[in-house]
Amino acid sequence: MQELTIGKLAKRVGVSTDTVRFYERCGLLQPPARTASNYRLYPEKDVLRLAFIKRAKHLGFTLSEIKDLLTLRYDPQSTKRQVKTLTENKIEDIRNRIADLQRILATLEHLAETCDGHGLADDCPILAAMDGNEKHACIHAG
Amino acid sequence: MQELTIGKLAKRVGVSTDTVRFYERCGLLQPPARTASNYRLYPEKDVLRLAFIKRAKHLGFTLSEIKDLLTLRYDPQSTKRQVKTLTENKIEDIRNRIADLQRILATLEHLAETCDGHGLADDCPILAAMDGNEKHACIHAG
DNA sequence: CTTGACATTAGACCATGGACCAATGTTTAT
DNA sequence: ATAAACATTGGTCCATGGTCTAATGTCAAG
Repeated sequence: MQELTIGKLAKRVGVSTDTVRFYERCGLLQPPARTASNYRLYPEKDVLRLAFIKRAKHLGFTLSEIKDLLTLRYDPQSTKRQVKTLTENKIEDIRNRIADLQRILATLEHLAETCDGHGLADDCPILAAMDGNEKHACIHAG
Repeated sequence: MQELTIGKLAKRVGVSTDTVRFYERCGLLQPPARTASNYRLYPEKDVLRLAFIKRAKHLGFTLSEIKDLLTLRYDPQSTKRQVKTLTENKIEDIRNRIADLQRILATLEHLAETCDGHGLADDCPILAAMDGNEKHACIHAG
């Protein structure tokens, strides 16, 4: 089996060596074997593991969630149900974040529309809203 | 003019005293006058300023952006155009964040659909996707 | 006069995901 | 043989928005 130094591994997957070491500290990557000169030596399969981490990150999972996914991935006992549950939780999480952002967006868009953008800001409806003097109650500070 | 200790101010607006001191450190609140015993003494108007900060935060602005908004708010020279520009930038920002999350959401929803949730995870399509073995190319680890 | 609730400071700490540093050692290519 | 490119460690630092602690001082009520 072909083994890789940290730099080769990192390049193969497209992350930095700092990131690889960081993932090791976080427990996402097993501490690998070392050469006589104490260099980390990764087996080929860690390329897959690291790429897995990268893809899971792109799917919005946190490193801590990815740790759980990796456990499921490499435990022959784990079930589709467990993976699906993590995924469904993440879906809910992301839906909530989108909903929050959309509420904020709607308010900002409304405020931007009500502001003509001309003249001094002393009667700016956007600042007025932040002052709590909204014409239409859109912001709830509390 | 009625003056307030930090605790009264914080309670009036609904934040912690730590937060008030933190905002002072960040330059969002002017260092207030002090009593003989070195207690902070806030004028009534700082209730409004602090509430402004809180509302702007609820609108998704970062503290650093709020600092700019406060400058505009209290500078008689500032224009609606300046406020509107900050708002439009924030709108763009939020639209981008929503778009990112929606892409992720669509992929996750698709994966969750393709997984029946029964049996061992060894052929789980969600894990397969994170392995880079997606049936339909949805994840780009790049 | 004491107790409890408030205030002060500086500084450490939390999560998130790493980036960057210095000082040093190793390997590889020329 | 020597320089370039790689590796090691432990550590600090970044942004974000605060929270918490310790050690100490103050103020109001009973």
